[in-house]
Amino acid sequence: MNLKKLSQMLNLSQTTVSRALNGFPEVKEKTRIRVLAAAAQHNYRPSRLAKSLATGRAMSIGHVLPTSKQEMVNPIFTDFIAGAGEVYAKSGYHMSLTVVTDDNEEAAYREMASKRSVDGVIVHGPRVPDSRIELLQDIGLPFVVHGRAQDTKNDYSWFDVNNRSAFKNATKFLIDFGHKHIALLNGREIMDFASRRRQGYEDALTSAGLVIDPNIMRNDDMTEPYGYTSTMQMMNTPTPPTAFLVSSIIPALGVRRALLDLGIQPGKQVSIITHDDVLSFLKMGGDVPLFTATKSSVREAGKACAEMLLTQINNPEHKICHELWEAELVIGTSTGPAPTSD
Amino acid sequence: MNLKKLSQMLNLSQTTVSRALNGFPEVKEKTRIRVLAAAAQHNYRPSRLAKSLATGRAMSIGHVLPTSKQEMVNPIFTDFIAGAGEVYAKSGYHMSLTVVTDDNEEAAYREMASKRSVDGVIVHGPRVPDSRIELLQDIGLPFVVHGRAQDTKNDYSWFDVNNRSAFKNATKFLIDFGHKHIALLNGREIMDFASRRRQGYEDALTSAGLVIDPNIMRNDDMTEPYGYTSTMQMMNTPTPPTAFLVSSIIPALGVRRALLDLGIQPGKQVSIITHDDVLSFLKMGGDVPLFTATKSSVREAGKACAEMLLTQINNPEHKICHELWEAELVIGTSTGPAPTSD
DNA sequence: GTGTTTTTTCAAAGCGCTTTGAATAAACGT
DNA sequence: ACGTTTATTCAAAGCGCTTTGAAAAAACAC
Repeated sequence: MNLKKLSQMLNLSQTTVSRALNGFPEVKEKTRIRVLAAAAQHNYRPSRLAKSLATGRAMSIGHVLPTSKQEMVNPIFTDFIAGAGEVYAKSGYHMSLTVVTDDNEEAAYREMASKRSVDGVIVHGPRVPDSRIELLQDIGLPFVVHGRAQDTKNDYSWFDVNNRSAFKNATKFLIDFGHKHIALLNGREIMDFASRRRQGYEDALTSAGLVIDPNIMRNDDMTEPYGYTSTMQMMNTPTPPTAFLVSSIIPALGVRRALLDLGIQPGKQVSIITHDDVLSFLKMGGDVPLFTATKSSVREAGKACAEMLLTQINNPEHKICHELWEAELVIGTSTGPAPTSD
Repeated sequence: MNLKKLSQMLNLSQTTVSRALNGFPEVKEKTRIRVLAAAAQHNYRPSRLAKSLATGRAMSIGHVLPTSKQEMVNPIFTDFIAGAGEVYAKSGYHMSLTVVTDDNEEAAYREMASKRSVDGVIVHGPRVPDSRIELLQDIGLPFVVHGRAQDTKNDYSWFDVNNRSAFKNATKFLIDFGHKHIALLNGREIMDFASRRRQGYEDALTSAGLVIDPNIMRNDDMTEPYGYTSTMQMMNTPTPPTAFLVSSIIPALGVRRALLDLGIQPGKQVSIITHDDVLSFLKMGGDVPLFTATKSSVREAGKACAEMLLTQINNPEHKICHELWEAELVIGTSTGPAPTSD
């Protein structure tokens, strides 16, 4: 069923039918009802392609999912997309996903722009300097960054969690508990969020007059074995850390596993704080959470990013805007005072 | 830049330029080169919308991501999509993602079909009877099911892992180790895969003359706490299970945590076997894997499904086809003989 | 050099919708 | 009743591409 046939059946022009369906005021109420009924009866829905071509709006938002060299796919992605997708669905937008290897990402954006297949994009996982931002500005494709980049030439819209303050607070929390030797298991530091988290960690150490010890600082893809192996290595040194600050629950599970393997109860001799993206399949623990964590829902972040982008697209005079959420430090069972002996 | 302008610049008709770009034979080699050069120089790429409208092929595959009532998003999804997306990218297809709550899923398919925005869809997470299959057949939208449904009226294309044999073998493996009291922590049994896994589990018990005990069989969303809580409850009974058969690594981590909390070393007194979807962020353990597992990469499954669907779309006379992969039972450190005492 | 075949190019229609500018019908004022 | 608004409807152009059927150009045959 298409518009032509439908309007013929109704003995109306395509113009009128189209207007009736799209809620224009200059159509008689009686005919609108007649049109709506016929459309429903024949299960008519305008072709998205034709509509988009005619209006110039693709009604579609692009997401590029990069897989790192290790073929690792960020598990954050699912929840983020669930949040964003919810917003798109409400507003009649579609989500278009492109999977690329790291080196093809720019090409993917260029293609989206020149093929005019999307009205805007969300930039995931910004790196410390990130060429994608300037690229998108050059080609004039509206975008919102989930996270931030550093040293960009021009301003741009972003949504971010205050990673620096979150990790500063977490570190301070450990220091107040008497910990002096705090390990950092960070994400890959090419990633902006990881770099900021390290800064927060260092801020707190410095403020407290503690030394920054590269031997107990790591950064890598956030897998479970990464947490396990790093912990095993660090614990097997003359002066092992008494606390671990971890960038995600997944490696934190590895840290926990390593400690248990070593006969150490997390929260007693050794503490763990992790960042918690509140992934739906990892909601840990019952009344008292398993891990003390800096919490911030990535699903909510997805919603927020999507909303920012849509308002930006629909109000072209809309200014660039920023949103910074604070993470919440939630106390669980994985933290406690540092052991007093030395 | 569009085709009209480009052809004017070249003093050629749109027909010729279009044909030159799409590799048609009836264009002189010299002009083709000239056209290709100009297109590259002006960064011209045909509008996806216009092209699709003209050809009637959306060049896009739809995926519907349902979030269950608990707002749980299946973490499998990311890896599956990474695999499928790789195939789409190679073939010039796009992936269109729609996020829906369970009850809106049928509407989503209907809309995709009537708006003609996709050429086909992948059906995720089939339920035991699954109305989506008949629906898609009715509306004539090509599709491939990742998994299978039961009791469908007509045949359809699917890709599946042999869940039944995988869980039968795993159970048999435990029985051969002397385990008689094997708990099953399954996914939600509305899901077809979970139902088949239970059958495999029961097959093996029955063959061995063991009793099927509903008290040690659970099914639910596969979260970490689900594994933890279930284990705690079951271990706290007069005759606790000596082995756990789990449907995913995530609850298996919960099982492991519970056992450790109880002072039990997995693989010694109590064994664990889990299904492992080989999620990229959960590659567990080093040389010897942490969990004995029935392994089957969901990323590879994504590739396979995508390929099946594309060949189906591009050869309309192509028959319905099925693909069944066997999972591999990989021995890790979480299994051992059942304790001899009783 | 003329007729025929082959190669190369083109104008125009069509994909299914929106939207402009004009026409028709209905309602109003006096 | 007749001119003037106002409310409805319409024909046609356009979005950017592909593709059909015809024309022009080149190559060939004799």
